[in-house]
Amino acid sequence: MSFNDSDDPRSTAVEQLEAFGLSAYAARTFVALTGLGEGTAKDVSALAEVPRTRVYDATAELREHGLVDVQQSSPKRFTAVSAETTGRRFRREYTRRADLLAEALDEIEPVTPNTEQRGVWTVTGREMVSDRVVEFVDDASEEVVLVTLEALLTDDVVDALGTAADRGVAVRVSGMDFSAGDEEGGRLPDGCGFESPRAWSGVPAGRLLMVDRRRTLASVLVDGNGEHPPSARDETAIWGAGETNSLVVVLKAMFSWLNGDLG
Amino acid sequence: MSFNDSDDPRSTAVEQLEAFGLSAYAARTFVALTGLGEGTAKDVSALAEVPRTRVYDATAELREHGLVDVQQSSPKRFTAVSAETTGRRFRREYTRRADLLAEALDEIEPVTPNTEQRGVWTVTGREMVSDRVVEFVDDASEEVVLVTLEALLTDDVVDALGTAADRGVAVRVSGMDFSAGDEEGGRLPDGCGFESPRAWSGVPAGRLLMVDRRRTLASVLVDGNGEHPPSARDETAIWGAGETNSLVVVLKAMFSWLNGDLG
DNA sequence: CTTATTGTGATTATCTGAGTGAACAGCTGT
DNA sequence: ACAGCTGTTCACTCAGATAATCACAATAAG
Repeated sequence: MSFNDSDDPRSTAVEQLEAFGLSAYAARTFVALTGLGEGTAKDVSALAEVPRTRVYDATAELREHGLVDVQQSSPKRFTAVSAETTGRRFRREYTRRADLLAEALDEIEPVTPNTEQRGVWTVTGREMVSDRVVEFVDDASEEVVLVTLEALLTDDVVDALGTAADRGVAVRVSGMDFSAGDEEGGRLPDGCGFESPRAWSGVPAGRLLMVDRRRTLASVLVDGNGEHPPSARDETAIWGAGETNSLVVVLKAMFSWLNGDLG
Repeated sequence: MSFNDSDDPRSTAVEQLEAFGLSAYAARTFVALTGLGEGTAKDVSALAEVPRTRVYDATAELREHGLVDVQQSSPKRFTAVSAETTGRRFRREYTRRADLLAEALDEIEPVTPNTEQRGVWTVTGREMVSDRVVEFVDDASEEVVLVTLEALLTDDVVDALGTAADRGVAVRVSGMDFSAGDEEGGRLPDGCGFESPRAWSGVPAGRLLMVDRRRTLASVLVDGNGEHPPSARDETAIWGAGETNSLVVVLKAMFSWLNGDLG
């Protein structure tokens, strides 16, 4: 009868609504009302397979979120707001939450004057690695050296490099697999030096990053086998911080050897 | 010892993290790690009041979200990403969710050619009412007439009025309490006719909206007594759609009487 | 080698929410 | 007015998830 398949719009809608904190009944009720446009508890119960007697709770919950309007008649009639309004509501609410969270965490964060660290940290997942790259580049005060595959140079990273360059940081980017070697210069913001691939051909594909010679990151792409999310779990990185950190020392040496002028 | 008060940054952070779908342990673990910068399971357990043996699960959960990095040593050491990165991650994830949701709902939405409706719908909450106003104005094809308190003319509403005017809709806005009567002209986008308050002085304060003479909304501000959220639950609106809808008929008449030229 | 500490897994307790049914109120048609 | 029906609310059970505790294996330090 009704597909519970993955790409069914109703399933995805329910899934996302539940992610936004709604109960299962409320989510199913809402998609049913969206399909009906307007209906009674009975209608909803039939279409959403929600017990009729709980439709009232579900609609009350939805009303609190401003997603459903009620007609005070007998039988009560319910209607769902438009798709655009729903999207706008949740977008607004959750960006506000994210701002609140970042603000609160900022107050908690201790003053960490680039602590010297002994060990090496690990990250997995392409997005997660990109986040670390952005975070470290945002912290840069003097110098950024980045060697990366073209495919990993996402907008986030490019933006971070741009703002770093704007505040006077010496930014140098080099590609591992840029075919022409210079066509990528256009994607980089002003102030970012770009260098054609030199000796990087033999280096395992991924990224290499060095920030202020005190913080380094190295990543490789791996086959996404054996991981549940079919994609995006396909990059593994290690990073370290501090002048004497072993990874920092090694990567500093690598950059020096392969790119003589970095001393 | 530790405040569980409302405006404690740690409490708000935990609260928001849980809203983003993290378990209580994961949320507390994350704020503890943010405060520590770096620490072992023991450290976290002491500070976050999470059983030590559960810190490993909590950090695993956080790692899946890309919020924590792990040092593969014994004892394992954990570190939390920066506040900015955290905010960015969740902002991105949940705006994507909102987009997905809106898209899925859009596919479900039936072709509702401005159905004729008999009843009158109710909405409460200032934001919710604003959402309806925006929704209806976005639907306008010919004419929008809005009478509103100045305080209720939020950016959302102004934007909606602007885009409506841009696509050729005749937009007319009038104020109930604008002191000078014309100083608000600047806030309104081009193409929106603004009229000084005329006979609106006696009308209960709130908003009146008429779209294409087929859909109307009326709201009043009420004291937020007896409602749990101390504010924002302070506006109550009713709306209706359809040429013969009683509320539409009444408000059409009101607009005509009070503003002769709308016949 | 011994001991304290760390990591992993299994186990139990608690709680929220899904699902069900009974009781009450209100409308409708005779 | 009455009876039957529909609509609404409330109270209860059950299941799944999460929190919390414990027992044991692995590791590091002395």
